[in-house]
Amino acid sequence: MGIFGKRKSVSVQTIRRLPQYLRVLCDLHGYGRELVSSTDLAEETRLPPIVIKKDLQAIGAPSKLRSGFKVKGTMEAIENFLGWDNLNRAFLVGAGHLGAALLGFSGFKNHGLELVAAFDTHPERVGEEINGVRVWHTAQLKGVIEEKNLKIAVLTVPGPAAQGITDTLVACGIKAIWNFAPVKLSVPADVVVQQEDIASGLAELCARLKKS
Amino acid sequence: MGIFGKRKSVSVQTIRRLPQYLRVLCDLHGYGRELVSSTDLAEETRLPPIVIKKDLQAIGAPSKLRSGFKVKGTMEAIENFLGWDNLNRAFLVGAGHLGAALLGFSGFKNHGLELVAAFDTHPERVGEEINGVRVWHTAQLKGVIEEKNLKIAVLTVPGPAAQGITDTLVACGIKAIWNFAPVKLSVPADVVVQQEDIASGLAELCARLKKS
DNA sequence: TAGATTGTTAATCGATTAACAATC
DNA sequence: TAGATTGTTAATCGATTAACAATC
Repeated sequence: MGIFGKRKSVSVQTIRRLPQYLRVLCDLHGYGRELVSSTDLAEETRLPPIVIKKDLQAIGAPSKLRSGFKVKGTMEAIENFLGWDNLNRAFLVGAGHLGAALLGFSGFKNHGLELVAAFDTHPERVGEEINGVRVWHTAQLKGVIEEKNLKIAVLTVPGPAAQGITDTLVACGIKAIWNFAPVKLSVPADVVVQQEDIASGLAELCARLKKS
Repeated sequence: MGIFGKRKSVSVQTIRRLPQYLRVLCDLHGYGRELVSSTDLAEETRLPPIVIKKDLQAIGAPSKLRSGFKVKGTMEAIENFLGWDNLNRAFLVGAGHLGAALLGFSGFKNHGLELVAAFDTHPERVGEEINGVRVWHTAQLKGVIEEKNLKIAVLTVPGPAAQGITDTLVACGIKAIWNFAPVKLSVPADVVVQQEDIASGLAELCARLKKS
Protein backbone atom coordinates (compact mmCIF):
# COMPACT_ATOMS: atom_id res chain seq x y z
CA MET A 1 0.00 0.00 0.00
CA GLY A 2 1.88 3.00 -1.29
CA ILE A 3 1.60 6.66 -0.40
CA PHE A 4 -0.68 7.17 -3.39
CA GLY A 5 -3.48 5.32 -1.66
CA LYS A 6 -4.68 1.79 -1.99
CA ARG A 7 -4.35 0.11 -5.35
CA LYS A 8 -7.45 -1.46 -6.81
CA SER A 9 -8.29 -4.29 -4.45
CA VAL A 10 -7.89 -7.91 -5.48
CA SER A 11 -11.12 -9.92 -5.50
CA VAL A 12 -11.74 -12.77 -3.06
CA GLN A 13 -12.16 -15.11 -5.98
CA THR A 14 -8.66 -14.30 -7.11
CA ILE A 15 -7.31 -14.63 -3.58
CA ARG A 16 -8.86 -18.07 -3.18
CA ARG A 17 -7.26 -19.25 -6.43
CA LEU A 18 -3.76 -18.15 -5.46
CA PRO A 19 -2.86 -21.24 -3.38
CA GLN A 20 -3.62 -23.43 -6.40
CA TYR A 21 -1.16 -21.50 -8.51
CA LEU A 22 1.37 -21.61 -5.72
CA ARG A 23 1.22 -25.41 -5.56
CA VAL A 24 1.82 -25.80 -9.28
CA LEU A 25 4.56 -23.17 -9.31
CA CYS A 26 6.23 -24.93 -6.41
CA ASP A 27 6.30 -28.18 -8.36
CA LEU A 28 7.64 -26.45 -11.46
CA HIS A 29 10.30 -24.71 -9.43
CA GLY A 30 11.31 -28.08 -8.08
CA TYR A 31 11.80 -29.28 -11.65
CA GLY A 32 13.96 -26.26 -12.38
CA ARG A 33 11.46 -24.44 -14.61
CA GLU A 34 12.07 -20.70 -14.72
CA LEU A 35 9.18 -19.48 -16.84
CA VAL A 36 5.59 -20.62 -17.17
CA SER A 37 2.83 -19.31 -19.40
CA SER A 38 -0.76 -18.86 -18.33
CA THR A 39 -1.75 -21.57 -20.82
CA ASP A 40 0.62 -24.00 -19.10
CA LEU A 41 -0.87 -23.14 -15.72
CA ALA A 42 -4.33 -23.45 -17.22
CA GLU A 43 -3.62 -27.02 -18.21
CA GLU A 44 -2.54 -27.92 -14.68
CA THR A 45 -5.33 -26.14 -12.86
CA ARG A 46 -8.03 -26.46 -15.50
CA LEU A 47 -8.92 -22.82 -15.16
CA PRO A 48 -9.23 -20.55 -18.21
CA PRO A 49 -5.81 -19.08 -19.13
CA ILE A 50 -7.20 -15.56 -19.17
CA VAL A 51 -8.33 -15.92 -15.55
CA ILE A 52 -4.84 -16.94 -14.55
CA LYS A 53 -3.23 -14.12 -16.51
CA LYS A 54 -5.53 -11.59 -14.86
CA ASP A 55 -5.06 -13.03 -11.37
CA LEU A 56 -1.29 -12.96 -11.62
CA GLN A 57 -1.30 -9.48 -13.09
CA ALA A 58 -3.55 -8.34 -10.24
CA ILE A 59 -0.94 -9.22 -7.64
CA GLY A 60 1.91 -7.87 -9.74
CA ALA A 61 3.58 -11.16 -10.58
CA PRO A 62 6.77 -10.63 -12.60
CA SER A 63 6.78 -11.77 -16.20
CA LYS A 64 8.81 -11.68 -19.35
CA LEU A 65 6.91 -10.38 -22.33
CA ARG A 66 6.19 -13.19 -24.78
CA SER A 67 7.77 -15.84 -22.54
CA GLY A 68 5.45 -16.16 -19.58
CA PHE A 69 5.58 -15.53 -15.85
CA LYS A 70 8.73 -16.01 -13.83
CA VAL A 71 8.21 -19.11 -11.69
CA LYS A 72 10.24 -18.09 -8.68
CA GLY A 73 9.19 -14.44 -8.78
CA THR A 74 5.54 -15.37 -9.06
CA MET A 75 5.79 -17.72 -6.10
CA GLU A 76 7.31 -14.90 -4.11
CA ALA A 77 4.64 -12.47 -5.29
CA ILE A 78 1.88 -14.81 -4.12
CA GLU A 79 3.56 -15.54 -0.81
CA ASN A 80 4.20 -11.87 -0.25
CA PHE A 81 0.66 -10.91 -1.18
CA LEU A 82 -0.78 -13.43 1.30
CA GLY A 83 1.82 -12.67 3.94
CA TRP A 84 3.01 -16.26 3.71
CA ASP A 85 6.62 -15.19 3.52
CA ASN A 86 6.85 -14.94 7.25
CA LEU A 87 5.24 -17.24 9.79
CA ASN A 88 2.22 -16.21 11.80
CA ARG A 89 2.15 -17.97 15.12
CA ALA A 90 -1.31 -19.27 15.92
CA PHE A 91 -3.03 -21.65 18.29
CA LEU A 92 -5.86 -24.11 18.12
CA VAL A 93 -8.84 -24.51 20.42
CA GLY A 94 -10.47 -27.95 20.41
CA ALA A 95 -8.01 -30.83 20.04
CA GLY A 96 -10.50 -33.42 18.77
CA HIS A 97 -10.10 -35.30 15.52
CA LEU A 98 -10.42 -32.22 13.34
CA GLY A 99 -8.02 -30.29 15.54
CA ALA A 100 -5.55 -33.17 15.45
CA ALA A 101 -5.88 -33.33 11.68
CA LEU A 102 -4.96 -29.65 11.42
CA LEU A 103 -2.10 -30.03 13.89
CA GLY A 104 -0.82 -32.90 11.80
CA PHE A 105 -0.95 -30.98 8.57
CA SER A 106 2.63 -29.92 8.08
CA GLY A 107 1.67 -27.90 5.01
CA PHE A 108 0.72 -24.88 7.10
CA LYS A 109 4.36 -23.97 7.55
CA ASN A 110 4.44 -23.22 3.81
CA HIS A 111 1.25 -21.23 4.23
CA GLY A 112 2.48 -18.74 6.77
CA LEU A 113 0.88 -20.45 9.73
CA GLU A 114 2.59 -22.12 12.66
CA LEU A 115 0.46 -23.73 15.33
CA VAL A 116 2.34 -23.32 18.60
CA ALA A 117 -0.26 -24.39 21.15
CA ALA A 118 -3.53 -26.25 21.47
CA PHE A 119 -6.30 -26.15 24.04
CA ASP A 120 -8.97 -28.60 25.12
CA THR A 121 -11.14 -29.32 28.11
CA HIS A 122 -10.93 -33.12 28.04
CA PRO A 123 -8.63 -34.22 30.88
CA GLU A 124 -7.24 -37.10 28.83
CA ARG A 125 -6.10 -34.73 26.09
CA VAL A 126 -4.63 -32.04 28.32
CA GLY A 127 -0.88 -32.46 28.74
CA GLU A 128 -0.59 -34.54 25.58
CA GLU A 129 1.53 -33.53 22.64
CA ILE A 130 0.03 -33.78 19.15
CA ASN A 131 2.60 -33.52 16.41
CA GLY A 132 4.92 -31.79 18.82
CA VAL A 133 2.32 -29.28 19.97
CA ARG A 134 1.43 -29.18 23.66
CA VAL A 135 -2.26 -29.38 24.61
CA TRP A 136 -3.20 -27.03 27.46
CA HIS A 137 -6.42 -26.85 29.41
CA THR A 138 -8.79 -24.25 28.04
CA ALA A 139 -8.74 -22.58 31.45
CA GLN A 140 -5.16 -21.61 30.69
CA LEU A 141 -6.08 -19.80 27.45
CA LYS A 142 -5.55 -16.27 28.71
CA GLY A 143 -2.22 -16.97 30.34
CA VAL A 144 -0.69 -18.82 27.40
CA ILE A 145 -2.01 -16.37 24.79
CA GLU A 146 -0.54 -13.42 26.64
CA GLU A 147 2.74 -15.12 27.42
CA LYS A 148 3.25 -16.17 23.81
CA ASN A 149 1.64 -13.00 22.45
CA LEU A 150 -0.67 -14.87 20.06
CA LYS A 151 -3.12 -13.08 17.79
CA ILE A 152 -4.61 -15.82 15.58
CA ALA A 153 -6.93 -18.60 16.74
CA VAL A 154 -8.11 -21.72 14.95
CA LEU A 155 -11.43 -22.80 16.34
CA THR A 156 -12.28 -26.51 16.12
CA VAL A 157 -14.62 -26.86 19.07
CA PRO A 158 -18.18 -28.25 18.92
CA GLY A 159 -20.74 -25.72 17.68
CA PRO A 160 -22.39 -25.00 21.03
CA ALA A 161 -19.04 -24.07 22.62
CA ALA A 162 -17.89 -21.77 19.83
CA GLN A 163 -19.42 -18.43 20.85
CA GLY A 164 -18.38 -18.80 24.48
CA ILE A 165 -14.75 -19.50 23.56
CA THR A 166 -14.89 -16.65 21.06
CA ASP A 167 -15.88 -14.19 23.74
CA THR A 168 -12.87 -15.29 25.78
CA LEU A 169 -10.59 -14.99 22.75
CA VAL A 170 -11.83 -11.49 22.02
CA ALA A 171 -11.23 -10.53 25.63
CA CYS A 172 -7.66 -11.80 25.23
CA GLY A 173 -7.11 -9.43 22.32
CA ILE A 174 -7.17 -11.98 19.51
CA LYS A 175 -7.24 -10.34 16.07
CA ALA A 176 -8.31 -13.25 13.81
CA ILE A 177 -10.35 -16.42 14.18
CA TRP A 178 -10.41 -19.25 11.65
CA ASN A 179 -13.68 -20.89 12.59
CA PHE A 180 -14.52 -24.48 11.67
CA ALA A 181 -17.66 -24.65 13.82
CA PRO A 182 -20.89 -24.24 11.84
CA VAL A 183 -21.88 -21.16 13.81
CA LYS A 184 -21.92 -17.46 12.96
CA LEU A 185 -19.72 -15.80 15.56
CA SER A 186 -20.42 -12.41 17.08
CA VAL A 187 -17.24 -10.36 17.34
CA PRO A 188 -16.25 -6.68 17.40
CA ALA A 189 -15.70 -5.09 14.00
CA ASP A 190 -11.91 -5.15 14.27
CA VAL A 191 -11.69 -8.93 14.68
CA VAL A 192 -11.43 -10.94 11.45
CA VAL A 193 -13.50 -14.13 11.37
CA GLN A 194 -12.92 -16.56 8.56
CA GLN A 195 -15.77 -19.02 8.40
CA GLU A 196 -15.05 -22.50 7.09
CA ASP A 197 -18.37 -24.18 6.41
CA ILE A 198 -18.13 -27.75 5.30
CA ALA A 199 -21.86 -27.91 4.64
CA SER A 200 -21.47 -25.41 1.79
CA GLY A 201 -19.22 -27.78 -0.09
CA LEU A 202 -21.56 -30.68 0.53
CA ALA A 203 -24.49 -28.60 -0.68
CA GLU A 204 -22.63 -27.78 -3.86
CA LEU A 205 -21.77 -31.43 -4.39
CA CYS A 206 -25.36 -32.54 -3.88
CA ALA A 207 -26.76 -29.87 -6.17
CA ARG A 208 -24.32 -30.81 -8.93
CA LEU A 209 -25.07 -34.46 -8.42
CA LYS A 210 -28.79 -33.87 -8.78
CA LYS A 211 -28.29 -31.87 -11.95
CA SER A 212 -25.98 -34.35 -13.62
CA MET B 1 -37.24 -30.08 -13.83
CA GLY B 2 -40.57 -30.00 -15.61
CA ILE B 3 -41.49 -31.02 -19.11
CA PHE B 4 -41.12 -27.42 -20.19
CA GLY B 5 -37.34 -27.64 -19.84
CA LYS B 6 -35.00 -26.59 -17.10
CA ARG B 7 -35.90 -23.58 -15.05
CA LYS B 8 -33.32 -20.84 -14.70
CA SER B 9 -30.46 -22.45 -12.84
CA VAL B 10 -29.67 -21.48 -9.27
CA SER B 11 -26.22 -19.95 -8.77
CA VAL B 12 -23.50 -21.72 -6.78
CA GLN B 13 -23.37 -18.75 -4.46
CA THR B 14 -27.02 -19.28 -3.62
CA ILE B 15 -26.51 -23.02 -3.22
CA ARG B 16 -23.63 -22.51 -0.80
CA ARG B 17 -25.75 -20.17 1.35
CA LEU B 18 -28.64 -22.61 1.67
CA PRO B 19 -27.18 -24.66 4.55
CA GLN B 20 -26.89 -21.48 6.60
CA TYR B 21 -30.56 -20.75 6.14
CA LEU B 22 -31.41 -24.35 6.92
CA ARG B 23 -29.60 -24.17 10.26
CA VAL B 24 -31.45 -21.04 11.34
CA LEU B 25 -34.78 -22.36 10.10
CA CYS B 26 -34.20 -25.58 12.00
CA ASP B 27 -33.68 -23.63 15.22
CA LEU B 28 -36.76 -21.51 14.61
CA HIS B 29 -38.81 -24.60 13.86
CA GLY B 30 -37.60 -26.02 17.16
CA TYR B 31 -38.98 -22.94 18.90
CA GLY B 32 -42.31 -23.39 17.14
CA ARG B 33 -42.00 -20.42 14.78
CA GLU B 34 -44.14 -20.80 11.68
CA LEU B 35 -43.18 -17.75 9.66
CA VAL B 36 -39.93 -15.84 9.25
CA SER B 37 -39.19 -12.74 7.22
CA SER B 38 -36.05 -12.21 5.19
CA THR B 39 -35.10 -9.38 7.55
CA ASP B 40 -35.27 -11.78 10.50
CA LEU B 41 -33.05 -14.25 8.68
CA ALA B 42 -30.74 -11.41 7.73
CA GLU B 43 -30.22 -10.59 11.37
CA GLU B 44 -29.24 -14.18 12.17
CA THR B 45 -27.00 -14.75 9.18
CA ARG B 46 -25.75 -11.20 8.71
CA LEU B 47 -26.47 -11.36 5.02
CA PRO B 48 -28.44 -8.61 3.25
CA PRO B 49 -32.19 -9.32 3.43
CA ILE B 50 -32.58 -8.93 -0.30
CA VAL B 51 -30.05 -11.70 -0.91
CA ILE B 52 -32.02 -14.01 1.30
CA LYS B 53 -35.32 -13.11 -0.32
CA LYS B 54 -33.86 -13.78 -3.77
CA ASP B 55 -32.20 -17.03 -2.72
CA LEU B 56 -35.36 -18.43 -1.20
CA GLN B 57 -37.45 -17.31 -4.17
CA ALA B 58 -34.95 -19.00 -6.48
CA ILE B 59 -35.62 -22.41 -4.96
CA GLY B 60 -39.35 -21.81 -4.73
CA ALA B 61 -39.63 -21.56 -0.96
CA PRO B 62 -43.27 -21.11 0.12
CA SER B 63 -44.26 -17.79 1.63
CA LYS B 64 -47.24 -15.82 2.81
CA LEU B 65 -47.48 -12.40 1.25
CA ARG B 66 -46.68 -9.71 3.77
CA SER B 67 -45.93 -12.25 6.53
CA GLY B 68 -42.70 -13.91 5.46
CA PHE B 69 -41.55 -17.36 4.48
CA LYS B 70 -43.05 -20.50 5.94
CA VAL B 71 -40.44 -22.00 8.25
CA LYS B 72 -41.30 -25.65 7.77
CA GLY B 73 -42.02 -25.37 4.08
CA THR B 74 -38.80 -23.47 3.43
CA MET B 75 -36.79 -26.12 5.28
CA GLU B 76 -38.41 -28.72 3.09
CA ALA B 77 -37.76 -26.69 -0.04
CA ILE B 78 -34.05 -26.42 0.78
CA GLU B 79 -33.75 -30.09 1.71
CA ASN B 80 -35.58 -31.09 -1.42
CA PHE B 81 -33.53 -28.81 -3.60
CA LEU B 82 -30.29 -30.27 -2.26
CA GLY B 83 -31.62 -33.81 -2.20
CA TRP B 84 -31.14 -33.88 1.55
CA ASP B 85 -34.60 -35.31 2.09
CA ASN B 86 -33.34 -38.81 1.47
CA LEU B 87 -30.04 -40.27 2.53
CA ASN B 88 -27.21 -40.86 0.09
CA ARG B 89 -25.05 -43.73 1.21
CA ALA B 90 -21.37 -42.88 0.86
CA PHE B 91 -17.99 -44.13 1.98
CA LEU B 92 -14.73 -42.63 3.05
CA VAL B 93 -11.21 -43.40 1.91
CA GLY B 94 -8.44 -42.48 4.35
CA ALA B 95 -9.32 -43.02 7.99
CA GLY B 96 -6.74 -40.67 9.49
CA HIS B 97 -7.61 -37.78 11.77
CA LEU B 98 -9.55 -35.88 9.15
CA GLY B 99 -11.40 -39.01 8.09
CA ALA B 100 -12.19 -39.81 11.71
CA ALA B 101 -13.41 -36.25 12.21
CA LEU B 102 -15.83 -36.63 9.32
CA LEU B 103 -16.96 -40.07 10.50
CA GLY B 104 -17.62 -38.56 13.89
CA PHE B 105 -19.67 -35.70 12.54
CA SER B 106 -23.23 -36.82 13.12
CA GLY B 107 -24.55 -33.77 11.32
CA PHE B 108 -24.21 -35.43 7.92
CA LYS B 109 -27.37 -37.43 8.53
CA ASN B 110 -29.28 -34.13 8.38
CA HIS B 111 -27.38 -33.29 5.23
CA GLY B 112 -28.39 -36.26 3.15
CA LEU B 113 -25.17 -38.16 3.64
CA GLU B 114 -24.62 -41.42 5.45
CA LEU B 115 -21.12 -42.84 5.68
CA VAL B 116 -21.49 -46.61 5.65
CA ALA B 117 -17.88 -47.73 5.20
CA ALA B 118 -14.32 -46.51 5.50
CA PHE B 119 -11.07 -47.67 3.94
CA ASP B 120 -7.45 -47.35 4.91
CA THR B 121 -4.15 -49.07 4.27
CA HIS B 122 -2.72 -48.87 7.79
CA PRO B 123 -2.96 -52.34 9.34
CA GLU B 124 -3.68 -50.92 12.78
CA ARG B 125 -6.73 -49.06 11.49
CA VAL B 126 -8.16 -51.87 9.36
CA GLY B 127 -10.82 -53.83 11.22
CA GLU B 128 -11.47 -50.97 13.64
CA GLU B 129 -14.81 -49.28 13.99
CA ILE B 130 -14.93 -45.48 14.06
CA ASN B 131 -18.25 -44.12 15.25
CA GLY B 132 -19.86 -47.40 14.32
CA VAL B 133 -18.36 -47.48 10.83
CA ARG B 134 -16.17 -50.43 9.89
CA VAL B 135 -12.72 -49.69 8.43
CA TRP B 136 -11.79 -52.02 5.55
CA HIS B 137 -8.49 -52.42 3.81
CA THR B 138 -8.24 -50.33 0.66
CA ALA B 139 -7.60 -53.53 -1.28
CA GLN B 140 -11.23 -54.43 -0.58
CA LEU B 141 -12.56 -51.24 -2.16
CA LYS B 142 -13.98 -52.81 -5.27
CA GLY B 143 -15.72 -55.66 -3.50
CA VAL B 144 -17.36 -53.54 -0.82
CA ILE B 145 -18.41 -50.78 -3.22
CA GLU B 146 -20.11 -53.25 -5.51
CA GLU B 147 -21.69 -55.24 -2.74
CA LYS B 148 -23.14 -52.13 -1.12
CA ASN B 149 -23.75 -50.40 -4.45
CA LEU B 150 -22.07 -47.17 -3.40
CA LYS B 151 -21.78 -44.16 -5.71
CA ILE B 152 -20.32 -41.37 -3.56
CA ALA B 153 -16.78 -41.27 -2.17
CA VAL B 154 -15.23 -38.96 0.40
CA LEU B 155 -11.49 -38.72 -0.15
CA THR B 156 -9.36 -37.93 2.87
CA VAL B 157 -6.10 -39.57 1.85
CA PRO B 158 -2.71 -37.83 1.64
CA GLY B 159 -2.22 -35.78 -1.52
CA PRO B 160 0.17 -38.14 -3.30
CA ALA B 161 -2.27 -41.06 -2.97
CA ALA B 162 -5.34 -39.18 -4.21
CA GLN B 163 -5.10 -39.66 -7.98
CA GLY B 164 -4.30 -43.36 -7.70
CA ILE B 165 -7.29 -44.04 -5.48
CA THR B 166 -9.43 -41.88 -7.76
CA ASP B 167 -8.58 -44.06 -10.75
CA THR B 168 -9.70 -47.10 -8.78
CA LEU B 169 -12.89 -45.35 -7.72
CA VAL B 170 -13.70 -44.39 -11.28
CA ALA B 171 -13.11 -47.95 -12.39
CA CYS B 172 -15.59 -49.04 -9.72
CA GLY B 173 -18.25 -46.79 -11.25
CA ILE B 174 -18.28 -44.07 -8.60
CA LYS B 175 -20.34 -41.03 -9.64
CA ALA B 176 -19.16 -38.37 -7.18
CA ILE B 177 -16.01 -37.62 -5.19
CA TRP B 178 -15.79 -35.15 -2.33
CA ASN B 179 -12.07 -34.49 -2.32
CA PHE B 180 -10.23 -33.09 0.70
CA ALA B 181 -6.75 -33.66 -0.71
CA PRO B 182 -5.14 -30.53 -2.14
CA VAL B 183 -4.84 -32.09 -5.59
CA LYS B 184 -6.73 -31.53 -8.83
CA LEU B 185 -8.16 -34.91 -9.76
CA SER B 186 -8.41 -36.18 -13.33
CA VAL B 187 -11.73 -37.90 -13.91
CA PRO B 188 -14.08 -38.59 -16.83
CA ALA B 189 -16.60 -35.87 -17.60
CA ASP B 190 -19.52 -37.72 -16.02
CA VAL B 191 -17.91 -37.95 -12.56
CA VAL B 192 -18.59 -35.04 -10.22
CA VAL B 193 -15.59 -33.89 -8.18
CA GLN B 194 -16.19 -31.44 -5.38
CA GLN B 195 -12.89 -29.94 -4.30
CA GLU B 196 -12.52 -28.85 -0.69
CA ASP B 197 -9.42 -26.72 -0.45
CA ILE B 198 -8.54 -25.59 3.03
CA ALA B 199 -5.73 -23.39 1.72
CA SER B 200 -8.29 -21.14 0.00
CA GLY B 201 -9.86 -20.27 3.31
CA LEU B 202 -6.48 -19.64 4.88
CA ALA B 203 -5.50 -17.43 1.95
CA GLU B 204 -8.67 -15.40 2.40
CA LEU B 205 -8.02 -15.06 6.12
CA CYS B 206 -4.44 -13.93 5.57
CA ALA B 207 -5.40 -11.42 2.90
CA ARG B 208 -8.09 -9.91 5.11
CA LEU B 209 -5.72 -9.82 8.04
CA LYS B 210 -3.12 -7.94 6.02
CA LYS B 211 -5.69 -5.43 4.84
CA SER B 212 -7.17 -4.71 8.25
C1' DT C 1 -55.17 2.97 7.91
C1' DA C 2 -50.30 2.45 8.26
C1' DG C 3 -46.62 -0.45 7.96
C1' DA C 4 -44.12 -4.36 6.90
C1' DT C 5 -43.53 -7.64 3.81
C1' DT C 6 -43.31 -10.49 -0.57
C1' DG C 7 -43.34 -10.24 -5.70
C1' DT C 8 -41.32 -8.46 -9.69
C1' DT C 9 -38.78 -5.62 -12.63
C1' DA C 10 -34.98 -2.53 -13.45
C1' DA C 11 -30.31 -0.65 -12.39
C1' DT C 12 -25.79 -1.27 -10.87
C1' DC C 13 -21.62 -3.30 -10.21
C1' DG C 14 -17.85 -6.16 -10.77
C1' DA C 15 -15.93 -10.49 -12.38
C1' DT C 16 -15.15 -12.90 -16.44
C1' DT C 17 -14.29 -13.10 -21.14
C1' DA C 18 -12.96 -11.35 -25.57
C1' DA C 19 -10.17 -8.65 -28.61
C1' DC C 20 -6.24 -6.90 -30.22
C1' DA C 21 -1.88 -4.33 -29.92
C1' DA C 22 2.95 -4.82 -28.62
C1' DT C 23 6.93 -7.60 -28.62
C1' DC C 24 10.62 -10.89 -28.50
C1' DT D 1 9.48 -13.91 -40.10
C1' DA D 2 5.90 -16.33 -37.74
C1' DG D 3 4.00 -17.50 -33.62
C1' DA D 4 3.19 -17.40 -28.93
C1' DT D 5 2.79 -14.67 -25.32
C1' DT D 6 2.00 -10.63 -22.10
C1' DG D 7 -0.18 -6.00 -21.70
C1' DT D 8 -4.19 -3.39 -21.96
C1' DT D 9 -8.66 -1.98 -23.10
C1' DA D 10 -13.38 -3.06 -24.21
C1' DA D 11 -17.52 -6.13 -24.14
C1' DT D 12 -20.26 -9.40 -21.91
C1' DC D 13 -22.48 -11.63 -18.46
C1' DG D 14 -24.51 -12.56 -14.27
C1' DA D 15 -24.91 -11.67 -9.34
C1' DT D 16 -26.18 -8.17 -6.33
C1' DT D 17 -28.70 -4.26 -5.19
C1' DA D 18 -32.34 -0.94 -5.64
C1' DA D 19 -36.98 0.43 -6.54
C1' DC D 20 -41.57 0.11 -6.29
C1' DA D 21 -46.08 -2.17 -6.85
C1' DA D 22 -49.25 -5.33 -4.55
C1' DT D 23 -51.28 -6.81 -0.39
C1' DC D 24 -52.80 -8.29 4.12
